[in-house]
Amino acid sequence: MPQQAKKAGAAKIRSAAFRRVRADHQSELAEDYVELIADLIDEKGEARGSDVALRLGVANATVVKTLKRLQESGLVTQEPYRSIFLTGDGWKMAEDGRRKHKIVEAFLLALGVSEETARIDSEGIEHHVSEETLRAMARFLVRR
Amino acid sequence: MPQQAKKAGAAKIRSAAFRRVRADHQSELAEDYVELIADLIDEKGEARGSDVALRLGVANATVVKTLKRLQESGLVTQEPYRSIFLTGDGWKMAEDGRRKHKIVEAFLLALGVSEETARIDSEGIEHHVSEETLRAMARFLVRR
DNA sequence: CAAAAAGTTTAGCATTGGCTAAGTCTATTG
DNA sequence: CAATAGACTTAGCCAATGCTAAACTTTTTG
Repeated sequence: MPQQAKKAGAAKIRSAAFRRVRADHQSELAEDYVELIADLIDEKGEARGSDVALRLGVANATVVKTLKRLQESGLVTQEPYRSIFLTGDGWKMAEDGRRKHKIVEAFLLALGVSEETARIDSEGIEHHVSEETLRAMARFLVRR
Repeated sequence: MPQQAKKAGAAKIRSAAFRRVRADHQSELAEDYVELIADLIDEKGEARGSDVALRLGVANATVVKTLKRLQESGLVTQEPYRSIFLTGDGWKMAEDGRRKHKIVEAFLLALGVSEETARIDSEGIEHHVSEETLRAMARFLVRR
């Protein structure tokens, strides 16, 4: 194997991790939105655009634009000036996000960090943990 | 306290986590770049744009554009057609990234995940762990 | 039930981060 | 030392995600 090819091969393997992180970022926003919408529906019976904007800390117009994309991706349905609904796929994604979120947050608490830090860090981490790591965290929760 | 204000206050607290995640994303790319550049300098004596592109898995042109921004932010210095250098701030950021990366990766390994998963997940997680969580991870590594 | 308030959408702009294609510079090598 | 190969840059495109200001609906209320 020529030196050149070996070098390229090793770099390709490394770049996979970065590619994965970039891909995660794309789904991250969608997951945050559907998870939040699911929470709002469960808490208050409906999800309004302005509640989403308030909780995410972005402008209303940003929510409108993003929801349009999520609608095209088949995650939510919405009619002008009405509240937001999740599709089957949307619920599936929301449930999955909640599941991950719960495990990560409980794990961080078990590790001994404060409630506030667990809440904040789990929000960032949940989109970057593989199923394998989630299993390891769940195992730790049971056995500790 | 009126109901309205209480609601807004609670939402504001929650939105802080999302704001933080968005802010992290901004610095994330910069951290990845400087960390990689530092690694290249240490490994091969210099960091070339094409090596950065290869390892990150992006096009050369993307690297050029990003480096221009990093130069404006005072993290790297570069002259056309020459290799890339880190400023003092750049080195500081790189060292900090490496430190976090090492802790997170070692922690995941200690938790029992595979080497490959530890490598991939730590790449995504390192930008979202607070100092408090890092301390908890370091404690776990010592005491386990 | 008309006017005002609150909520939602549209329009238009900026930045980031990705790409390809084409051009330019540097280094190697015949 | 000229030609070529490789590295780098420029130009120009696109999509995503944010914003403000203005317009439009819906809801509330006097």
